[in-house]
Parts: sequence; C-alpha cells; structure tokens
Amino acid sequence: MSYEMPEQIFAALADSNRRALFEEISREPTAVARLADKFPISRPAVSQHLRILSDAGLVTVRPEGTRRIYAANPERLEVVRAWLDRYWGSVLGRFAEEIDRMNGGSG
Amino acid sequence: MSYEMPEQIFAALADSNRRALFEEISREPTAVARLADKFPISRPAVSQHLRILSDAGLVTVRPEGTRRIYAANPERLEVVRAWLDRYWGSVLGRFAEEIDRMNGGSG
DNA sequence: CTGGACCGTAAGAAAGTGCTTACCGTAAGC
DNA sequence: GCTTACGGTAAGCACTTTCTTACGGTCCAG
Repeated sequence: MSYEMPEQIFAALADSNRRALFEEISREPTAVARLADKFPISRPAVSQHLRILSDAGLVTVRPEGTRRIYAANPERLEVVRAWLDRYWGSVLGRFAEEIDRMNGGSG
Repeated sequence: MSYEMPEQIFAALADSNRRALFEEISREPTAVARLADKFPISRPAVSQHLRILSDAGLVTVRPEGTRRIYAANPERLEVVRAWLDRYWGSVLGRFAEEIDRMNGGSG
C-alpha cells in the first residue's frame, strides 16, 4: 500500500484518556506533572500514555530544565483525514458504479 | 457535551482486522461465511468483529435466507470527521490567538 | 421430518492494556 | 557536595481483547 496505515494513530486515539490528554496538550504545551494533576491518573500512567501518543507521532517533546514539555503535532491527524478521504473516495466510486448500473451502464 | 463521543467508533477502527472487514464490506455487502473465507480468522471471530462494528453503528445487517448480509454504514464516519473538524477548529482558534498576541492583541 | 448450510453465542486460553507502586537518573537551587 | 522537583521505566496486578472450539438455533431443500 502506498499510503501510511493509521494503525497506531487509531489505536492511540481509541483511549479516552489519551484523547483527552491529546486535546489538553493541543490547547497548551504542558509538562507531565501538570497533566497528572489535571487527570485522575498517576504520573507514570500519564507518561505511558504520552509514550503511545509519541510513538504514534501525535505529540512531540521539548526538555525545559528537568521538565519535559509535551506539545501536540496536529498535522499527524492528516493521516486520519487521508484515510477518511480515501475511504469516501472508494465508497463514492462504488456508488457511482451502482448508479451507472441502474442507468443501464453495463446491463 | 453536545456532540457525540467517537468512543466506540475509534475503538472499532483501532483493530486492523476490523478496519479491513469494514473496508471489504464497504466494497460490497457480504455474508459472514464469505468474509471468513477472505480473512485469516475463523467465522466466529468474524461474527464477533461484526458485532463490534455493528454496536458502533458502522455496519448494518440484512437477513437473506439463512445468510446475514452485512453492509457498511459510511455515514457513521461523519462522527470521526466531526471530531477532526472540531479539533482543528479549536487548534486553529488557539493559533489565531497566538498570532493576535504576537501582533500585540492583548499585550 | 431429516439433512445441510449459515451464523450467533458460550467458554476458555493466550495475549494485550492500563493502572499502580517502587525505583533510578537528571537538572536546578542551596 | 546535598536536597528537591521532575519524569521515564520496571514489576506486578486486574481487566479486557481476541482468538479458538463447541454448541444450539434458524432457514431452505428434499
């Protein structure tokens, strides 16, 4: 396949805590401890979620002293949109074939 | 919240077998046994995936004799697109604020 | 009614996920 | 140096997911 599989991205976004973290980070680049304060999970749990988001390319890190500031990488969501567009393209393509067939295009 | 949470949809699409099943079904409404032939998993496994896709509203069923024909419900993906749009809206909103701030909008 | 095709569900095994606590390394401040 | 704040990672646990086989129910053909 010539397009990137959204495997990790969908998996990353499938968890509501991760989606919430991602949206929070999108509002403002944030350090880990601060995220752990805002969410009802421990700091290591936050770290682990951030790891998954990072592996999916959805967030980036910037060290700042002892802190690590996580920022969103919204462009990465283009992969999802591309998947949607491609999907719709093929579905609409099939729909067009159907219409064509109903108009006697091949029968 | 005034918009529907894409919880189940993202979860359903997070599995690659399920995405593949969904795309296959989108190409053409298909019976369970036929899907089981096309995929490297057992028929019950297919049934279970279809259940999850069905619960997420991504597919519909139509009985045909003893067969059950599964068809895709592509409109359901609008929930994903809506999430993306809403996300981008807020991100771009923040970006605009940033620009405004750089132009001395509030400082 | 009997036989065969189709399919959902139950049960159980194996693997994966998400959380916690405990620990260790690194950077800044005294 | 010593202490404090910060955060990644390991270990272990509970829960969930995903698959299998086994079973039972439904519809059509004869």
